[in-house]
Amino acid sequence: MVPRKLSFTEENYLKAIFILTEENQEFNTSTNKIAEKINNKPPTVTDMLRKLTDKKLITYEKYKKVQLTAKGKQVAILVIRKHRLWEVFLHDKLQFAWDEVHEVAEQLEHIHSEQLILRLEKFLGFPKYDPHGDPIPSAKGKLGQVLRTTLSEVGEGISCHVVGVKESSTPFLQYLQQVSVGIGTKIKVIKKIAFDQSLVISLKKNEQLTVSQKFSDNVLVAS
Amino acid sequence: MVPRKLSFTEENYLKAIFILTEENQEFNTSTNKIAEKINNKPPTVTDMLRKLTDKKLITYEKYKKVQLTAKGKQVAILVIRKHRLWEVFLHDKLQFAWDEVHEVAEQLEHIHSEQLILRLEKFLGFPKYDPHGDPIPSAKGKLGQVLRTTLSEVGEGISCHVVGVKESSTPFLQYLQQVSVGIGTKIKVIKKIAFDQSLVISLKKNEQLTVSQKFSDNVLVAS
DNA sequence: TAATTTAATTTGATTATACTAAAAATAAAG
DNA sequence: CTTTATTTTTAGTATAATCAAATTAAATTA
Repeated sequence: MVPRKLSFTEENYLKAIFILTEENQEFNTSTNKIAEKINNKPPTVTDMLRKLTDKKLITYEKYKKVQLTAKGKQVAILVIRKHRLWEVFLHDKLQFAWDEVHEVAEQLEHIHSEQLILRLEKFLGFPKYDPHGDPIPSAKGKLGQVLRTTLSEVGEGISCHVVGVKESSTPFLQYLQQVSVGIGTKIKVIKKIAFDQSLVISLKKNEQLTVSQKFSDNVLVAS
Repeated sequence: MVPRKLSFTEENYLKAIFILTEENQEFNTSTNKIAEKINNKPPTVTDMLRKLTDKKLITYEKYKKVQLTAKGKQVAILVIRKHRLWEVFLHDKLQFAWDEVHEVAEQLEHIHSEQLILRLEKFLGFPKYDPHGDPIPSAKGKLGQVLRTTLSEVGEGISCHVVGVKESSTPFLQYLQQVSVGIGTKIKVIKKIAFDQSLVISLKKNEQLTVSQKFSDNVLVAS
C-alpha cells in the first residue's frame, strides 16, 4: 500500500508540494516555488522531481507543473498528521509555548512508526486540531475542514475560542501574553465599533478589553 | 561547549564506541568491532574514524585502537540519555511493550533539542532507569550505577523485581510473556536446586514456577 | 511575431555515507 | 624469528543530496 520508507528529504518535498498547492488552492505548483519553500536552489529541486516521478509520488514533465499523485498526497498528509500530533504533544504535555513547537515537530514528523503515531494520538485524546488551530488528518489520511475565522469576522454577542494566530511576530505574541490571550481562551464579542472596526470583547466575567482591527484580524478563532 | 550539531551517523558511531568500551570494561575498541556493532563494513568505519578524530571526538591513529575523548564521551552519553528517556516515554505513556521500545527510540534519540529532553524528563517524573533496567544519565552527563544482577545470583528466600533481560531473542521473550514475567514483575526465590541450578520461584501468591539456569541467567533483577 | 525577460534544466562539482577488492600492517602460530 | 592468519587501510565506485555556472525552454512585452 504505502511505498517503502522514504527519506526525510523526500518527505519534506512531498509536504512542501502539498502545502503549496493547498494554500494557493491549486492542483499544481512549480520548481521555483518549491525551491523557495524548502530553502534549496532550483537545480536541486529538478533532480528530486525526477526521483519522485520515478517513484510515482508526483506527476511531472520537464518545464511543466508538478502535481501530487494519490500516493504522494497520502504520504504528505501522513507527514502533516505526524507533525500536528507532535505539536499537540509538545504543547499540551511538555508545556512548550505555542510558538516553540514548530521547529521540534519538524524533526519528529519524520520518525517512522505507525504504531507510535496511533498510540500518541490515543494518548493525546484524539485531538482534532493542533496548537495553531490547523486540523489533524485522520489515520486514513482524511483531512478535516479548517473551522476557523479571524476574530474580526465574529458577530456581536457571539462567543468563540482562540485556536491560533495569523501573524507570529514577537511584539504581537507578547501583547497576547500580556492580555492573557492564548490557545483555548474563550472570547465573547460584546460590541463592534463601526468607526474603526475596533472590538470590545470579554475574556472572563467582568473583564472587558478593547482591541484594534489589526489585532482582531490576526487572531484566529473557532466557535 | 558541545560542538556543532552532529549527524545521526556520527552520533551512532560515538554511541557504539561508548557501548563497546563500557560493556567490555576497556578504554578502547577496534575498527572491526565497531563495524559489526553498527552493521557496516570496516572500510566505512575507517573513514568515519578519521572524521571523528578531526573533530576531536575520539583519539585514534591508524592500525591502533579507538578511544573516546571527554567531548566524544559526553556526546555519546547524551545520546544514550535521550534514548533511555524516550524508552520510558514509549513504555510508560504509550504502553509499548518492553521489547518494542528499542527500534523507535533508536530514531528518537537523534532529535536535536535540549529543551525537549529536559521537559520530557520532567514530564516522566525524572526516572532513574529505563524499561530495560539501564540507568538514565543526568543532564550533566553523569551515568548512574547499574543496580542489578541476574536472577541466578539471588539467594533463597530473597525477593526482587525484574528490570530487564540479557538475551532478547523472540523465543525467550515469548516464553517470558507466557509465564507472565515482564518489567516490574516481583519474584521471590523459593529454592535453588543444587543439581542443575534450577530455581523454584514464586510470582504471585500461591503461584510457583520452576525455571532453568539458562532462564535465570538471562533475567535481570534489582532488589 | 520578434525580442527580451523569466523559469527551468543541464553540466560539472562537492560532501557524506556506503561498498568491494586489493594491499599493507599487526598479531598469532609454529 | 619466520610464516601464516587476522585486522585494518587504500583505492576505486556508488548513491543521495546539494550547489554554481551555463544553457535552453517558456512566457511576456513591445
